[in-house]
Amino acid sequence: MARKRTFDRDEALDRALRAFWRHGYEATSIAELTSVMDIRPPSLYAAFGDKRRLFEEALRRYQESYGAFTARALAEEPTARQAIERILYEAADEYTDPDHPHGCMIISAAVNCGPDSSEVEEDLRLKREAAKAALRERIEQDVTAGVLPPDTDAASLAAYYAAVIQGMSTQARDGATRDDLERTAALAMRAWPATT
Amino acid sequence: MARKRTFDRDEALDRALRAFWRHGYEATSIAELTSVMDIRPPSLYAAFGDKRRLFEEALRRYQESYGAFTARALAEEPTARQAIERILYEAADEYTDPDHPHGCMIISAAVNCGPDSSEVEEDLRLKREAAKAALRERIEQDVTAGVLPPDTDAASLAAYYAAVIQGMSTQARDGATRDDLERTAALAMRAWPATT
DNA sequence: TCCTTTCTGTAGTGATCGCTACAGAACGAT
DNA sequence: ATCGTTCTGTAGCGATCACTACAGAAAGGA
Repeated sequence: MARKRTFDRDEALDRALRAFWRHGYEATSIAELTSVMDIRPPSLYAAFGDKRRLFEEALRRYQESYGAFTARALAEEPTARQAIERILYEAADEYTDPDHPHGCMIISAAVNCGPDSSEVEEDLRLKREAAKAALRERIEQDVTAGVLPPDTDAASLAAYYAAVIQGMSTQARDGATRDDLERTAALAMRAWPATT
Repeated sequence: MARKRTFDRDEALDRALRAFWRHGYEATSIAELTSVMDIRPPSLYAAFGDKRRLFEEALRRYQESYGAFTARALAEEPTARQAIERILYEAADEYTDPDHPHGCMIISAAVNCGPDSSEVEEDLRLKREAAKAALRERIEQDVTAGVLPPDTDAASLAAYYAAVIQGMSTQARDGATRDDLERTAALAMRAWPATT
């Protein structure tokens, strides 16, 4: 019927993802995106809508790939403690992987926003809150099941580990190594409530 | 000799500081700055040089006022443990103070940067590294003095508390309350090495 | 009062922002 | 081969970016 697309849409999306991951939503210009995606602006707009929708799609892709390890650990590990410990150690590995930008995209892609991208800022904030809520719910499961003491403050414990993970992301962007973050993970696990 | 300045330079600097603190270096435009400072661009440039120098001066002011509590705690408290515990609790208070933007300016003002402000990004990164080094040195002091066991890993402990503080800053910007952060601070202190 | 000096507001500079009109190129269908 | 459709590259849209030329206003010294 008509002319076919001459670039790989998945490949282009992954390159846009990494640009947003590295520099954030607002600081990544269309010129930078078209450069790393190796396409011209009309192709970008035809394939992805606009900058905002490209970011949303990149973010969805991020959560389904690089950022999926947290949901996986929460679903697969038998206890909240093992799940969170695994999340911390996988974060140490993932956040410092030399094959892609450091840190977590959801934590760092929309920190410095002008009035035009406050919706993106809010969107990521809600995702961070959802991640924290997932930690809390997993902990509450174990409290209900008797794995953790009934007086366990699940919300505070979840907020604490969320903060540690966010701090690890910042440190990774500042140049911390995997070993550095693993030592932070080990120390963070010392706060886990005793179950004797 | 000549006409006098008609605005309060200190007041204008404080308003610029808060704008940079809230939105970050790059996302805060000259238009936004002149608006909150209630001056016109030529007055801004005459009084502060350019955007970059205004930011640097605002940052210096931040470190000497809102951000001075960490250095104060390290200098005044008798032990590293008491200093860090005080830092965590003062951060919980300071980062959620309704009288100014939430979180820490040094942690969050230059996260999303384009190529033109990579020097600002690096400048803040060095300040974060310096803060972490100050924690490590205070811990090492106590190791040398015998307050902490000789096998204490000062660098790891410092990195861990730096990460917690950075996480608390992110949580504060996401809407966490002072009580929320105090509970995180309490949990974080459970990682402190035993001294029995 | 007049002069000099510095500040102030208006009104722009060129560069870049996100985005798109337009025309030619490349495909499948006929 | 010709047509219709969709993609592609060039080139440029209005808006905003950081920044400034310029002229009038306001101060102190004569």
